[in-house]
Amino acid sequence: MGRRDRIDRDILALLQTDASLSTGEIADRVSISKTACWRRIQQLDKEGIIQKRVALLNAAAVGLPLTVYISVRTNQHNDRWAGQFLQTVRDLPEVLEVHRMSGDLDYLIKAVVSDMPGYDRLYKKLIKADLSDVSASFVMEEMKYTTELPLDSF
Amino acid sequence: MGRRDRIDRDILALLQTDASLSTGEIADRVSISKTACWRRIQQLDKEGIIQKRVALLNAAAVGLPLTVYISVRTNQHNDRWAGQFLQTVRDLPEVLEVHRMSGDLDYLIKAVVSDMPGYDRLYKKLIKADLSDVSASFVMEEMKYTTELPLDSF
DNA sequence: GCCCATAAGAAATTTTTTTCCGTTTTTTAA
DNA sequence: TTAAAAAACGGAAAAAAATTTCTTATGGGC
Repeated sequence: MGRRDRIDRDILALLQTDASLSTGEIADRVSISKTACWRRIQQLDKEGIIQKRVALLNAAAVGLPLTVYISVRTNQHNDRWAGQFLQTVRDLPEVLEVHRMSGDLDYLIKAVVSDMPGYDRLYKKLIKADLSDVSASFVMEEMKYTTELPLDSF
Repeated sequence: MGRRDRIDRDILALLQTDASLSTGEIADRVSISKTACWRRIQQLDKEGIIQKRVALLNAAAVGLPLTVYISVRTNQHNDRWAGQFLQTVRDLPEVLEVHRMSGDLDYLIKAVVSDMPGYDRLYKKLIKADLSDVSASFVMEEMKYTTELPLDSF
């Protein structure tokens, strides 16, 4: 089934950069036939190695020029509270990522907002979930952003 | 040119969730003709509102199950150092994001690695760039991850 | 009402995706 | 090492989708 050879790696590398490439285009670049290439991509989809194909939008162009990281600490460590918190952040569309962390902070949240009043509205929605310590750091400059994973270990 | 109406917003919302949808499929869902839909998507591409279409891979499945956030502080605040640092992180494929931050830390880096030895290898590469303070927090659990931006302000 | 500009839809064309089928390569086990 | 089985390949053809072109509608200003 899963071969995990150089060709699959090259296909994934290409799709990570540009998911709008046609099968024929990819086939040419990895030097196999269109059909073989199509079958490999199908397989990678089926196995869940390719999770999804998405369009990445320009955040500033859609009115969300401000990115903020929110560190969260809590003293509530029970399941009930955790479930509530999870539900809250999942339902907030401006919250893009939530990670439970090791170390001194409990959760790290990434969110996008239009401006400071926009952050304040988000903040108010968040603190309803009973957080003991919330501190925001704003992104001044996005120096690198990619969704491409390195495929050396693949 | 740029209309920014409900239909464009709906098209973008769909493409953010699934960029493999055919133009016809999208056209049906937003209740316009295939051609009109195609032209709108072209325009959104041309305007750069759609930045790119990418395949998102399963990090664990490609051998990168560990995500780490690295906080960086420096006392070097000159252009020469900054350029060097930028070059370093851009060239490291395991570094997915680098943000210059407000507040007490200077930079926040997101990276993916295979395991702790993998992190250590990255750490060693990073400290070569003369950073005064590097501290890592590891992601225990990814509670939410999406690239979908909310389109209310659009 | 008429003309122009703009946007929509229909149809034609081109490209891509998918299926079919015989062949080649790789793997497994004797 | 070799033969059988399994997996992967490549080319051609069919089906579907994307793209272009052409025509028709729609709305605003005069």
